[in-house]
Parts: sequence; C-alpha cells; structure tokens
Amino acid sequence: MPPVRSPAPDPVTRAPVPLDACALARAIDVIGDAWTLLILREALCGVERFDAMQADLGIPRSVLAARLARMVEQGLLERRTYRDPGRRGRPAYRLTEKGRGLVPALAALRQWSRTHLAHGPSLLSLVDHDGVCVETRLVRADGQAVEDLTAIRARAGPPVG
Amino acid sequence: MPPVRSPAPDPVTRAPVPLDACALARAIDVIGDAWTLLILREALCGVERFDAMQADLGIPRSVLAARLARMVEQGLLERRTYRDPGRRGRPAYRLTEKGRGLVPALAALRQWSRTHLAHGPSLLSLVDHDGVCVETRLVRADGQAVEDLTAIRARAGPPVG
DNA sequence: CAGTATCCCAAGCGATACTG
DNA sequence: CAGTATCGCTTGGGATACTG
Repeated sequence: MPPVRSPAPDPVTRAPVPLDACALARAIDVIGDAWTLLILREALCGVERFDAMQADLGIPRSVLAARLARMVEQGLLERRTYRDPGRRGRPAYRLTEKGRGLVPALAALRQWSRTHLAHGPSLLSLVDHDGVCVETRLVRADGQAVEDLTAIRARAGPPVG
Repeated sequence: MPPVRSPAPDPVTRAPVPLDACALARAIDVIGDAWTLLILREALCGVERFDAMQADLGIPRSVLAARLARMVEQGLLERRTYRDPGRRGRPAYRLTEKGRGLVPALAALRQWSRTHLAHGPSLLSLVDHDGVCVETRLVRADGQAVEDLTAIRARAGPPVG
C-alpha cells in the first residue's frame, strides 16, 4: 500500500491525475487494505470487542491492535469504554458517522460480488432498520439513472455538469 | 490480505458470519489491495499501457506486472494486442464488463472521500458519456431512499425483504 | 515499450506467552 | 477480556538493472 503522493521526482510530462489530488486515491489510502474493510464489516455486524473480531477474522492479535488504533485515529471507529452494571469496564469499538459513511461503498461492493463473483449465496445482508435490504444505484447529477456503465469515464477536472 | 476462508479449525460457538460465505468478504479478497484499486482508476481514465500506468502510479514494475496478470486472470481487465497501422503490436489493458461493474463502488468511495476526507478538491470525476457527473444513491429494496445511515446494519442471512 | 531478474528490506503472519 | 511482547518465517514491496 503506497502512501498517497505524487510518484515522481520530476514533475514533467505525465501523471494526468496525480495521486495526491484525487479523492478516490485518498479513499484508497484509507481503506485499500483487506483487514480494514473486514474490520468495518465486523463493526457493521455489531461486533465491537477485540477478542470477538480476532476470532471471527482469524487475524493476528498484533495486527488487529494496530489496525484498530489506526482506524480510531482516522475517525472510522471510536473506542468507548462500555461498562456493564457492576462489571469491569471494557473497550468497545463503534462505527463513527465517518465510518458509516462507507456503507454505500460496501453495499456496492457486495452487489458487485453477487453479480460478478457469485460463489454461492451471501450469508450477510445490509438492511435498514426494519430489515429491508439496501442497495446502491448509480445516477447522474441531473437525476437520471445510469443505464450503461460502459459510458462511464474518469475525467480530469473537478465535477462540473 | 488474508485468503477468504473460515478462520477457525473448530466450527463451534463463534463467527456469526464466516468469511467464505460472505459476498462482501469475497469482493474484498479481489479488490482489498491498494494497487488493484489504483490500477482500476488508471483503466477508468483510459490509461491502458504498462509504462503509462507505471509512471502514473510510481509502482514497481514487477509489482505492476503481477497485479495486471492477476487482474486479467480475475477478469477485471482484458489484455488485447493493439496494433497501430504499420507499427509493432503493443499490449493494451482494457476494463472488462466485470471490471466496469466496480464503477459504483469507486463512485461511492470517491463521494465518501469528498465528504469525509476533503483534503482539497478532487481533480478526477466520474462522468457519463456526455460529461455529466455520476454518483451513487443508497436505496431500499422497496425503492425508498435511505435517509439515515445510522439505521443500516449487516445481518446474517440471505437477502429477504 | 513491456516486461524479467535480482536483491534487500519492511511488514505481515502464526504461535505462544505474559500482564492488568 | 484486551491487549503487549517476542520470535522465526514467509511474503510482498521498492529500487535498479537488464532483455526482446
């Protein structure tokens, strides 16, 4: 995972879209890592304890500790101390609003997986408060639904139309 | 990046959502890697040559070669030999339909970056054929727009409502 | 151009153990 | 339960150079 910065010492003749000026690249810098995404999944499932995550994911404890720390630092998770009445306080990792903001991306990934990977059924769904599944739609800024992905391009320059 | 499989030897008492039965986890297995996503970005920008990607991303050549091979194998890219009239044929990497299917996920990531990271302006936009920006919307299966991300949960079990 | 080949180093992993 | 500590091993990344 490369840190986000322009790659070259010489600034000339290339990189139509330098990495450090690209929103997508900056997002990738945060979540472009398998464990981070999987931890997000855990949090979305309501798993908020260190040992539970460690057991679910089979991740080395040291790595989990490091990832959680980074995610807290980045503001994706918040670490609060949860205290059952009469019990010792225990840390709990909860999604922040910023972390929840990634739900659409996760939903889109899940949909893609189901249509293009399809190794059997998914045992995990993203649902609204009343249990209804949610999914993403791609729409144009003018409100029209996008019907043909083939037409989509990335273009240099800030959002216009 | 862990291979997608259930973590534990013993199947008892835990892992409410085993990794190998989760569509999201399978997607993460494919794109849970910074370089892969960045290469996808390049492809979306229309960059299709080895050296151009290498220069844009500052990725080691060996790593790029390996990633491209894997992405072709996974069906995200296709390698076609492009021949200018009278010139030597050169390989070109193009997005497949499967690869394009990730556009909504990339769009969602980009939006998240702009609202929650916001280190300055984005120099890259995803646009439709006529230059209009596209974005993702989160909607319920019954068609209603999702207004409150806080209510979204991951739930075990296949999609129902 | 489009890659291989090489070499080195940092990071990840797995196991296990120890502390508060 | 929630970590930190240690350790050996393996993988992958980064830099550079070489080849068709």
